[in-house]
Amino acid sequence: MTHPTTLIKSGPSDYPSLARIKWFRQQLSAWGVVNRRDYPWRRTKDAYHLLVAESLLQKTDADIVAPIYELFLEHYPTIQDLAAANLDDVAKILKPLGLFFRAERLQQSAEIIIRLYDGKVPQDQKQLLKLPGIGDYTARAIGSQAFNQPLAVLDANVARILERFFGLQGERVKSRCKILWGAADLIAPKTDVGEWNLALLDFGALTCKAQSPNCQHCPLASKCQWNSDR
DNA sequence: CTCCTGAACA
DNA sequence: TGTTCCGGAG
Repeated sequence: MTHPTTLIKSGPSDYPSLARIKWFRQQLSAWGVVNRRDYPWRRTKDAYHLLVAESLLQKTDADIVAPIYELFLEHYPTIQDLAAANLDDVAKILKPLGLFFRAERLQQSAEIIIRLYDGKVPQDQKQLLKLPGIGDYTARAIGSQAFNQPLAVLDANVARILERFFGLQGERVKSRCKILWGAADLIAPKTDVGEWNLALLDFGALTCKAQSPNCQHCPLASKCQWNSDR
């Protein structure tokens, strides 16, 4: 494992200490216990259901996904149902979400999982990543939520939180993603990473929002790089 | 107008 | 690495 200071740096001699990382972790873990949101896909460990949820959630508001997710599973409760479905019908259900191609990729993934993995969503990251429509974020989300694997996720929310708190805005676009993925892995606790991922997601959606962050009621405000710059 | 639990393509 | 997919809420 690379040393933390090579993964996170906001300036020539401005490294976040392990104490700062630990504080960040404790603040957000505590925040998550109280403020974590409730969604239907958070009440299941069914890997197929989570595959559906994480696919629909790509670049889409969770509140808009929720009713569509339940409608989807009413029509296709098992992965066999999805594989056998008519593509136009699947697309019709996903209509309000946009990004229509997800219907075809989701159904193709169902077919592949049935053919290669006996209808069971694979636990191996490399196998997940081969499925159409499943990239770094979704594969890790499924691993951490369905299989309790210690895999941190990086999405728009997590990236924004890390950029603001640790002051990573100045990095180049190219290396920024790599740095942020490394940071996400580094910051995550060793246990209960699934819960940790949800805490960060919700914190980004509810408090550290993109447009109007609620810095007044933010548990990180006292040590936040971004807050102190404003 | 931007943003939302991104991924695949050239 | 930059673009494109694409709907709804604010």
